[in-house]
Amino acid sequence: MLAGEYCRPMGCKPLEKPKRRHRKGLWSPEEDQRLKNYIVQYGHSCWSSVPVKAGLQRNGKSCRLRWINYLRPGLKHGLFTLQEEETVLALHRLLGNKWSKMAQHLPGRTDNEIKNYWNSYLKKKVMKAEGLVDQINTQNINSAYNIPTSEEPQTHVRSFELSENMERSSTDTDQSVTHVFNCHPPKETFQSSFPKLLFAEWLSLDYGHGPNLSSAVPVVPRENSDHLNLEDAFRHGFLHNEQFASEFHHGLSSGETDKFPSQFMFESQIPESGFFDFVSVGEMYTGFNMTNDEIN
DNA sequence: AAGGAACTCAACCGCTACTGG
DNA sequence: TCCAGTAGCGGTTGAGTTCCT
Repeated sequence: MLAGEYCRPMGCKPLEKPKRRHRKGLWSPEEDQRLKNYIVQYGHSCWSSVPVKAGLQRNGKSCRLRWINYLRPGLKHGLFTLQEEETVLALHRLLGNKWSKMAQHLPGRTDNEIKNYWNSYLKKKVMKAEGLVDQINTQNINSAYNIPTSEEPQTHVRSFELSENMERSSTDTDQSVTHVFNCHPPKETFQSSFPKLLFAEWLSLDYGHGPNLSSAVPVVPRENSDHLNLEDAFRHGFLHNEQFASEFHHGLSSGETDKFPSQFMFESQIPESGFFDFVSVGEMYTGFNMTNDEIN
């Protein structure tokens, strides 16, 4: 569907007039807030009607993208941790350019973010590593990913070894990925450098829907790997919030996860998939607590 | 300090898969 | 079965930023 086209969505009343002019380009804080407010309050059963109802001069597709990539609760903005980087490399080796599949295994990261990260950084790193392989002409090296560069510590090797295990252990790609990353201990996660302060981050500073880690927790350079990282910081805070923790676990054990709109959950965070990320779920939970109250 | 190159990343575009009538 | 419409995916673009000379 192209911008400005008129459509009658499934089960939706036609709300957009034909040839309506849609705004393009970067989103303003006001637009973000309008979209955020609308979806938090009413959800997005039909994206094409969202911009009209929310009073936005955007098309539904643009709204959807903005929500998914930027405004959705539980997103981690900022630089990838070392563990995430390892995960992306391993997944890319396994899945290729299946960014959305990869995103399912990296809670809080969007396909777009992973794609950008790959294209702008990891691809070059891998190519560089492959060049190194050619250079040293080592037969024992099965994968170029296994070559640590001078600036990266040896810990990078781990997941690539894991990824090889994946290939051996299962023919079902998704299953093996899930299995492997369930086993992957989320301990040694390091931030690579200070994150930029992004649009929605300073926006969230203003509105403060739940714990916004990106803005609240200082992130340290990779060199200072002994510092608390973002996830650890959250876990620390999360696990020490007894009321929240008990509510959260009660919610899970009593099957109340369906109280959260499905659009607020990542597939990989649904308990039956076996992969849970406390940061994302926690953020979503607290973020949505507020919205449930508003709706009810 | 300047300006050009390189890089980053949000957003757009085009396509496919899917759904309901 | 076909058609219209939506959701979602992956590739690409381009404005803004950073780096380098």
